Amino acid sequence: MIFHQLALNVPLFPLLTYAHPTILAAGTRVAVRFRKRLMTAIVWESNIQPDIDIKKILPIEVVFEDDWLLPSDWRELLTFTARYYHYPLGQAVSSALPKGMREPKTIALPVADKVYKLSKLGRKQNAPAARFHKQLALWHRLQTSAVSLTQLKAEHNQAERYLHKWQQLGWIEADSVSSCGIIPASQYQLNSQQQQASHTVQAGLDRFAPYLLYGVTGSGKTEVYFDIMAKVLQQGKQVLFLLPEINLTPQLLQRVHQRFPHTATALLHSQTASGERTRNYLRAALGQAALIIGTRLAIFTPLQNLGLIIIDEEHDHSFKQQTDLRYHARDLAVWRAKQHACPIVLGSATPSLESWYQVKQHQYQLLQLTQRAHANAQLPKIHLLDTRRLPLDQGISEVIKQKLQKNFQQGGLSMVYLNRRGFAPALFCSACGHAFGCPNCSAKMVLHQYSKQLRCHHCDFHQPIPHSCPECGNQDLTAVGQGTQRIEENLQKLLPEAKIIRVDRDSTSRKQDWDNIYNQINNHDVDVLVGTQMLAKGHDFPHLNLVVVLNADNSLYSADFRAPERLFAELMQVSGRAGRANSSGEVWVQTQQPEHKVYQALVAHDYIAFASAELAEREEMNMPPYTHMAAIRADAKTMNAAQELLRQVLKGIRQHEQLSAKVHIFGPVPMLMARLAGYERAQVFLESNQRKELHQTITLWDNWLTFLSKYYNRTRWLIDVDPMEM
DNA sequence: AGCACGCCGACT
DNA sequence: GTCGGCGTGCTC
Repeated sequence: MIFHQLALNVPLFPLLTYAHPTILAAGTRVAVRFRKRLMTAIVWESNIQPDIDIKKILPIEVVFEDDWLLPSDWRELLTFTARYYHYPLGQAVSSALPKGMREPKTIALPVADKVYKLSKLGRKQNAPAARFHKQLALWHRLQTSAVSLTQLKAEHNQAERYLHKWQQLGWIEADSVSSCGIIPASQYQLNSQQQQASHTVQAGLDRFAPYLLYGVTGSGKTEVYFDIMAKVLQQGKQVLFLLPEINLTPQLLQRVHQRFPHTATALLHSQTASGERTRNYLRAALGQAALIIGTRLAIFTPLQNLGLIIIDEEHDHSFKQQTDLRYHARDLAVWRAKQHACPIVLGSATPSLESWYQVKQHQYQLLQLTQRAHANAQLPKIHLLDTRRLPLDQGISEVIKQKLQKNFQQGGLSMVYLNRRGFAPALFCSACGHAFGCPNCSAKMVLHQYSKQLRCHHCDFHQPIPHSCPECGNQDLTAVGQGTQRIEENLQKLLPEAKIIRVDRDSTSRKQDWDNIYNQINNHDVDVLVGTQMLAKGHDFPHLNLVVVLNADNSLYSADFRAPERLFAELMQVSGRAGRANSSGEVWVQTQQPEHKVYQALVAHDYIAFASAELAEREEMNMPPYTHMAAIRADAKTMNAAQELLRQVLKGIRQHEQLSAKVHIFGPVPMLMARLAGYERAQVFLESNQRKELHQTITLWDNWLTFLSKYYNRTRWLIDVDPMEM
C-alpha cells in the first residue's frame, strides 16, 4: 500500500493520510470516506511515511482518472495562501475549486473549439446536389475557409450531423483554434501618456514586474489594459483580469467583446451558474480560454501559461474576502505574477495607500495618466457647500435645489449621491428619544417606506414599522436622516415633471432591473438618478453633468483609520461620473467640514497630496502600510464571553511563550461593529513591521486558541491577516 | 465543523 | 429500568 497526503474540506491543519495500491500523481482528484461520508480530496503528496497508526488509514475509494491534474503552481499558490492566512489547507483548496469539482463525481472536461475545412479527399468529391441547398451551402463554407461549428450551425442547424458524416468519410479535417483568435486592429488611438504606459509594460513581458497605473477618472485606463493585453494574447499567453464587483462587468464585457471578438474568454464570478463556472475554470486550466475575467475568486483559477495580470480598481475593498478564507485577491495576484514571472498592472484613480506606498518604496513602477482621454472632457469642477451656515430643507440646501432645477430645465442628467453610512433613515421617538436598534446587531434599523418595514442592514432581521414607542407609548415617531427613498420623494416634489430613478439594493435586486435602468438612462429617459455606492462604480453615463453629494461627513468620525481613504476614493469616483464625454461636469458636495483634508484634496483633484498626507499620518501612528496587522477575533452571546477567551489565550501566551518584542499586542477590545447577527464580537490586534515575527505570533495564537477554545465552546474565533475591518 | 461516545434527570 | 440532555473529543 502506498500512503498519500490528501487535502480535503475539513477544518484540520494537518493533511490526512489515505492508502491506495499505486502511486498517484500530486494534483489528482480522488474521493475518500471521511466520517462515513464520501468526500472529494486532492492528492498533495504521494508515497509518504504515515505519522498515524496504519490501522486507522482508509483506502482511497475513487480515483478520477480522466480528470486533469491540478498543476503544481496552483498547489503552490494554495499552500502559500493557507499558510499566509492561517487557514486549514484542505479548506483553502476546497474554496479554490468550483462547486462541480468539490463533489465526488466525475466531471466532463470541456472540449476545445475546432475549425473544420474540406480535406484533400473532400475536395475531390462532388458537391451535394443543388436541391439540397442547405447542405450545399455548408459544403461551400467548408470549401472556402476553416469554420467553427457555431458558424456552421448558423448556416444549417443540422450542421453537426453532416459534419460528422463527412468527417467519417475523411472528407473533412479538423484543426484546433488558438484561444487568442485574431485580434482586429483597435479603433482607438492611444494618447501619448497611454502609449507610454502601455509601452513601458510591454517592454518587459517576460519577467515579474508590478506596475501601478494611476490615472484620473476618464483617462482611459481600460484602453491601456487592452493595448497590453493584445500584445500578451498575441504571444499565445493568458491574461487574468480581475475587477471588483460583478455589477460593472456587463459594460466591460461589451468593450472586451468589441476589442477581442475572437478571443476565447472565460468569465468567473460568484453569480456564474455552477456548471458554467466549472466549465470556465477548466477552459482556463486547459488553455482553451485565453482571457480570464472575474472577481476576486478568479485569482484561484489554474492557468496554463499566464502572461499578464490586471487588477482594475485595485483600491476596492471587495478584493478582500470577509468570510472563511480571508484572502486579498490583489495581494495574491502580486504573488502569482511573481510566481509566473509576468507583469501585473494595478489600476486605479485613487490607488490604495498600500500600493502607493510600494511605489514610494520603488517596489512598484508608477504609470501615470493625468489627462482625460476625451480631449474635450474636462475634470469636473467640484464645489463645497458649508452646511453649517446653510438652512437645509429635508437635507437639501437651496443652492442644490436651484442647480437641480436648472439642470432639469436645460435637459441635463443629474445624480444625487448618498453616502449610506450616515444617511440611512432611522426611526426615533420624538418624546423620549428612543431609537429603534436591531436586537441582533449594534446598528440602527433602517426605515423602508415602501415595504413598510424596519430592517437591519447587517443581518436579516426586519419588522413592521411600529405605531408607538415601546418605551413611552408615544405615537409620534419621526424618521431622522435621509434614505434614497425619502430623497426620491422630496426631489419628485421639487421637480414634479422630472423622471427620477432610484438606484439602490431594493430597486435593483434583480439582475434585469439594472439593465432596464441602464437602457432608460442611455435613451435619455431619465433626468435625475438617486442612489448609493452602486452608482459610484464604473458606469459611464456620457451626458451626466451634475453630481450632488449629500451628507458624507459621518465617515469622517469613524474610528476606522481607513475611513478617510475610503471616503476620498468614493467621492473621487462619484465626481468622476460627471462630464465624461464632451460636456463639462459640476459636482456639489454638502459638508459641515469643508476644511477637512478629504474635501480639500477632492476639490483640488489632488490624490497625490492626499496620499502623501495620509501616509505621513499612518507612519506617525504606526499603521499599515508601515506596519503589518492581524486581527484575532472571537464572538459569543456576550461581550464578556468573547473577550474572556482572548484574555485567557493572551495570559497563556504571556506565561508560557517567548514573545517577540517586535510584535505589539492590543486588546481584547470590542469590534467597531460590536454586535452582529446576535453575536458580540471582540478582537485582539497583532502588529509588527516584521512579517515573519508577526506570523510566528499568529501561529502561537492559533495553537493556544485551538487548545483553549475547547473550554469555551460557546465562543467562536477566527484569524484575519491584513484585516480591512476594524 | 460534524458526529459519536458518555454520564445524569423524567418517563413507559 | 431506559430515552435522551448536550458536554468532550476525535476525525486519516
